[in-house]
Amino acid sequence: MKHQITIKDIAVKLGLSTSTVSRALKDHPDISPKTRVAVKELASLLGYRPNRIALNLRNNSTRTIGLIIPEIEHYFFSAIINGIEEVAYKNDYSVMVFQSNESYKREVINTQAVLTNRVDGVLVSFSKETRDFSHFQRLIDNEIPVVFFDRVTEELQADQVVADDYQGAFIAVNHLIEKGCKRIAHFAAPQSLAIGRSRLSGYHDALLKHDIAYNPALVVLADTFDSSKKAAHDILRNADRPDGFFAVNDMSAIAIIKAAVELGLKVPQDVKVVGFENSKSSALIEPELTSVDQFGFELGREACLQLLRRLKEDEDISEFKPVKKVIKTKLVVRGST
Amino acid sequence: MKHQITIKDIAVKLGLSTSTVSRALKDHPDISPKTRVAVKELASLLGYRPNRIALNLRNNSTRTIGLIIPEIEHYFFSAIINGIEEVAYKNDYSVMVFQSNESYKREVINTQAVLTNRVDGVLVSFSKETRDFSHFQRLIDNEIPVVFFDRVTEELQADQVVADDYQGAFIAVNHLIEKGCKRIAHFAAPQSLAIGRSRLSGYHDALLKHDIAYNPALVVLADTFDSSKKAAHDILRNADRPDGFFAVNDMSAIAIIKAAVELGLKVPQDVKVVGFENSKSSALIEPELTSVDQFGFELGREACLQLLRRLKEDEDISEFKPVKKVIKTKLVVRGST
DNA sequence: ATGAAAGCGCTAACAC
DNA sequence: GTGTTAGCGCTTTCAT
Repeated sequence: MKHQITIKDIAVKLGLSTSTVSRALKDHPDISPKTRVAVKELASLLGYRPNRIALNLRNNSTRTIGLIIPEIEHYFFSAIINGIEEVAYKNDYSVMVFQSNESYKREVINTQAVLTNRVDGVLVSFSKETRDFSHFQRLIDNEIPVVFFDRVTEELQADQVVADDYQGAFIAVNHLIEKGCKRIAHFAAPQSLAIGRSRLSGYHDALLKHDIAYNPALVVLADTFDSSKKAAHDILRNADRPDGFFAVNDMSAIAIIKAAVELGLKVPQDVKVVGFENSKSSALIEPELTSVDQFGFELGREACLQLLRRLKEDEDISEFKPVKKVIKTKLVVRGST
Repeated sequence: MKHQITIKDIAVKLGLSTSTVSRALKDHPDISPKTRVAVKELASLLGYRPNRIALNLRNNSTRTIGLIIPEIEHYFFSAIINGIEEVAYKNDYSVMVFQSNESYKREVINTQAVLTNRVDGVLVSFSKETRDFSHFQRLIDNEIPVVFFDRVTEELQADQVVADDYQGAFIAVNHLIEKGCKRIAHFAAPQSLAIGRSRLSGYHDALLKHDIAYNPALVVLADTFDSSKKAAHDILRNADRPDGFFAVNDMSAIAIIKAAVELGLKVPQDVKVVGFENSKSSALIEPELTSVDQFGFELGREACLQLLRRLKEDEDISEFKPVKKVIKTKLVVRGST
């Protein structure tokens, strides 16, 4: 990098001290209008930009937020990043992105990286593999504010921002029942994830409400396209095949539709399908997918706002009360039901 | 943030000077084994982590890469980020992400932000609006290495990493012709973008090769889902409707398929469609979309590798020779052709 | 083999 | 109204 103009350069050229220049630049009342103007003019003439690194060192703050996320290449997460970046941008924060790639090991390294980079706070959605949360506890021990979103845990004293997974699942399954489904399958996420548990629970309770017996055989662990396609093929070949599916995410739901079509079944006539996410893809397929919108952008926004709130606080950990923000979901009805 | 252990803490506890501790920590040969061990043990006991900010200030380097990108919420770009982050991670760099949201104004602010954050280098794909490149020139003037990817310009002396858009377009249109299409439309990106021009050019030359006259009426500016859906409806209602479409991206291609189906046309029997991107969505729709894979992950990798190469160089601008790396594309044939 | 001191760029308490 | 000085955490000459 080229020599960057410093406050000293300006001071020397104007025969002033660096402190005067510093003060002039930030409109300190003591400074005479003359010098203030002179300093500012020369500064803009030379293209002076304050050295953020020096400020970082002095203020022990980087105005940077660390983001630890499973994978960017997933519509839901990229929507979240979008929301985060939007809020960060408006508040003059920058965002450093670290992917865990759904790997626990990599995630641990990510937490070290955010520490090394001295970010002011961290936003986290952890990997599917993660069972142990001590690496996040380490951040908290260092008094770095951490806000979890989407993939959260009660094991840590930390803020959470989540979609209303239970409610979303409930309205999705309720919708299937109202559309006439009697035998509804659920393709679920791992039960180690709270979203997996909440969505299963919503599914369960919606059945209950309509006096439909909960049948464990209709609940399958399948949250990726490939695993869901395979599982759907298997389950749809049975004589007593389901007439409705509630999938834990859109990729899984789309796989179910594909499998049904391949088996000569008609959607929604023979089989109805509801997804969760309301991704871009849901409006592209045929029939279009009914899906629960979990407002990723909004979720990202809220998570970031909560983090910024923490950063503003005088942090007295002793009386730290975790906040849990729940974003309502909404069913978007399309052709698949 | 809690008080972070510093080199001074260790020095005091051990009755040493900070310089000795510093040297011990980095295995300086002068240091006696005894002190080296003592220092290292205490360091790990206290959980010492070097303060990156202090190092940044001293070394005038942040081991951080700035990424300026139109929008994260787009499969192609998120694949690129993935590739970038992968390379950065392996080389112990962090990535700061700045979205332009396809806005020129925001992009200018983004360039200021990367300057302020003193990133070591910048990766850029500029917005559709961008006509003036002086904000990037400012980065270059500051001797900050800049590598452009996907959306590039010849107006600046800077490295470029692009997909082989011309070749991709050529093989796509060639494929349509070989499949029997006589009247092929092209849904194009703005001609202000090099990708818009190159893909049009590939389309043009493929027609030429097969002695098909180039017909400007068949070239439409439409690179989003909505605009393409509308344009496809219009053009497909004509008596002399096209029997083949080459779309500048997958969203546009999928919109064409949707429009065709809505008009009662069969894909691929009546109309064949090829997209460009090979996004996840292309394999989800029915019929599945034939598309040109532009290897976003690879492109991100290469762009980041090129930037790291520049960062390692002794930068003598006087003899700077821009490098242009072209990533070959590949046609992925599916049901839509 | 270790320490003292200077410096990276900036700010702020303390002079005058 | 402006200058001096110290300090943020670390490294690196230059002493000893």
